[in-house]
Parts: sequence; C-alpha cells; structure tokens
Amino acid sequence: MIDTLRNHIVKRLGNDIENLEIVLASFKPIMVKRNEHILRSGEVCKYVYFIAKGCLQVYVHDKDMNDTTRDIVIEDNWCSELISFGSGQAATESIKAVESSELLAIDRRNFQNMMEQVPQFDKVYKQILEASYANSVYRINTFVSLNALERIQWLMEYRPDLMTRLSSKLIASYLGINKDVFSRLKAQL
Amino acid sequence: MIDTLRNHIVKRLGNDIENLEIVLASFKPIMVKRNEHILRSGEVCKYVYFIAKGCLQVYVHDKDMNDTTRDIVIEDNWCSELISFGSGQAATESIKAVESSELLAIDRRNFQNMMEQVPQFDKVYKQILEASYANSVYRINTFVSLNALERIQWLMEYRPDLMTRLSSKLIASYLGINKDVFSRLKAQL
DNA sequence: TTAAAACATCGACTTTTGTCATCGTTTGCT
DNA sequence: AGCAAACGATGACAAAAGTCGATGTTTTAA
Repeated sequence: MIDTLRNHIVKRLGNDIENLEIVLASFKPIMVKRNEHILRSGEVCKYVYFIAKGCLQVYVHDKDMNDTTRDIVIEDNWCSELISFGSGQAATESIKAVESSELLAIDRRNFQNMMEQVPQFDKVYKQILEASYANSVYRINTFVSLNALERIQWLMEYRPDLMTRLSSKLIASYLGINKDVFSRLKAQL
Repeated sequence: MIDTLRNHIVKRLGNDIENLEIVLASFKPIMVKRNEHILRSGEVCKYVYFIAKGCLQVYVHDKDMNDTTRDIVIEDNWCSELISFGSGQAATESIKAVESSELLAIDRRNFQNMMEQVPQFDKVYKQILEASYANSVYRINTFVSLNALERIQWLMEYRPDLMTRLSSKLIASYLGINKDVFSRLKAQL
C-alpha cells in the first residue's frame, strides 16, 4: 500500500529525495468500505488522501437532495477538499467511497512539517493544487459548451474506464444529466 | 496604477515586505483597448496580469464559434491562463478586454526571481492559485445544480455589479445560457 | 453627424431535457 | 439460497432551453 505512494512520489520528484521514508511514515493508512464517508459537508477537512486503491466521489447536495458530483478520483491520485483543508473552514462538499478503498491520509500538521523538512515536498502540494485546478477548468469548459449527448461522448473518449467501472447513476450525476436521459441517450449511440 | 498593486499586496502580506519596490518594478504596465486580446488560444501565456482597472473575459470557443465564458475578472484581481503560464504549453483559453483596461504584467522569469528573492511572494502565487481553484470549484457546483433561472438569481445575489456592468450577451455566456433565454427569464422576474 | 454594426427583446416554433410510473434484472445481505 | 433493495431501461408526457426571424434601440467608428 505504501509502495503505491512511494512509486507515485518517485515518479514525480525523482529518486534523490531526502527523508523519503520519514515522509512516507507520516501517512496513516485508512480502509474505507463502499459508500462510507470520509468527509461530510459542514465538517472541516482534516486530511489530504492519497488513493492507493479504490475510488472516491466528491459531491454536493442540491436543494432536492440529489447529489451532483464534482469529481471522481481513482487510485494513484490525490483527493481532498483542499479549500477546507487549507483554510480550516467548514467543507461545502462531501467525499465518500464509491468502492471499498485503501487510502493514505496525511493531516495538516504533518503536511506542514513535510513542506518545511523536505523542500521538494512543497512541489507536491503545488502539483496537487495545479492538477486540481487544471481539472476544474477543463471540466467547466466541457460542461458549459457541450450538451448531454456530447458530454457522454466526451466521457467515452477520454475516460472510457469510468464508463464501465461506475454505475449509470453516478456517471449521470458526474455529467450533470438526469439518469433517465443518460439511459436513453446511451442507447441511441 | 502601481499604487493599486502596492495596496493589493500590502493588504494581503502586510507592510513589512522587503524589496517591495523592486517587486513592483518587475511589472510592466500595459494598456488594452476594449475587445483587444491579451491571449489567444494556441499561444503560450507568458504573463500573469494584475488588473489595475477594467475587466477581462476568459473564454473558449465551442464548435459553432460561440464563445463560452469561463471567467470574468475585474480590477484589483489577478488574471492569467495559469496552466499555460506554469507549464509553457499552448493555452486552451483566450483572454480579452471587455472594457479598456490597465494591466500590470509580470513574465515568468521575473515571477520566478521574485519567488526566490522575496520569500513571501511565494505565498502570492499560492494565493492566486488557491483563489482560482476555489472559484472554479464554486462555479462547477453552481453550474451543475442550478437551472437557467436559478443561475440568473444567483448572479443577481452574489455579483449584482456584473449584472449592470456587462452586456446581456456576455452574462448569458458566463451563465451558460442562450442569450434569448436569458432575456426572457430576466423579464419574468 | 451619420451610417453600419452590434445589441436587446419578443413571438412562434423545435428540440432537448426532465419527470414519473412501470417492469424486469441485478446486487447485496443475512 | 432467498428476499429486499437498488439499478437500468423505456414509454408517455411536461417543462425547460434553444433557434429563428422581425423589429426597435444603442454603440461604434469613420
């Protein structure tokens, strides 16, 4: 489990990282079951999670208690509610496990320590933030300019893995489409 | 013009910044006329801009050459295509002036220098990035969960200034609504 | 100042998307 | 294994959003 994270870091920062093992030791392994929450909106997000295995859903409830999924994150990626994590304010989003997952969590104190002790780790945060930002920008532009059918086609082209891995309901909520509409449009392809 | 930036920085980082004047001197003033581009998609974004006065539109073209506006940024804020600026890759978005504007531009080299010479300036970048990210997340969640009418109401509540300052066409494109639909719904409020 | 262009609004119509109820299938749980 | 719950597909209908053409208004630029 730790190996996945070690590989991930080495892949990005190279092999010459001082204190790599100390860094790795600051992460706490967490096992979550399918549908279990690791963050509920209103709470403060205390951790940044590295997903060693599994899949997480980041979402908000709309007024009718439907959930709208802002992001779906799979293994070998980072997931958190960075705004809450960084500011200490209550999170607006919730995060739950779509599948049983293996996570490595690091809290704020350890995160800060690491940024100071391991200079390169500062880059990790920047990378996480930049990747998250790029992802959001991309998503907005996709969203605003494509209709329901085009969004489905987009997902099939760029994330075909998600099409088979996730339930229709979840995909529809990720694409911002009603699940019945998703079902219909998918059929006519 | 420089005063606006000085105030902006002091407001965030406090008054005890070494080399503040040197920092400010790294910015190049740029005047842009209404409708003038400062970045076209396909080019590399070479600057981060501080808007001393005016208003910029960040947008992409969809397949029918309509533009869909990802962001509208007004004076006393930062604007850039951060992904391109950071990576040196071609920008996917374009940026143009909605009004005649006064900008202060800093290029990558100066930006890097400053991060090294003025330790606190590193924070500025992080703040810009975090603010941009938070903005995007907020926008996605608003967008996915609200219908056209609700999005208009949302804008009227949180950014009433934009409602009067911008053309209907631009607002509609920012809200992801057809301009005729926007006109109709606005009338029935 | 004035002609051209861009803008805003509106009605009539089309297309897309959402809702609801139903029904057979799959899945999860004990 | 067996039951309940969740899921997925679909038809009929309702609501929302988009398109187009016409018209009057405002801006822009020469």
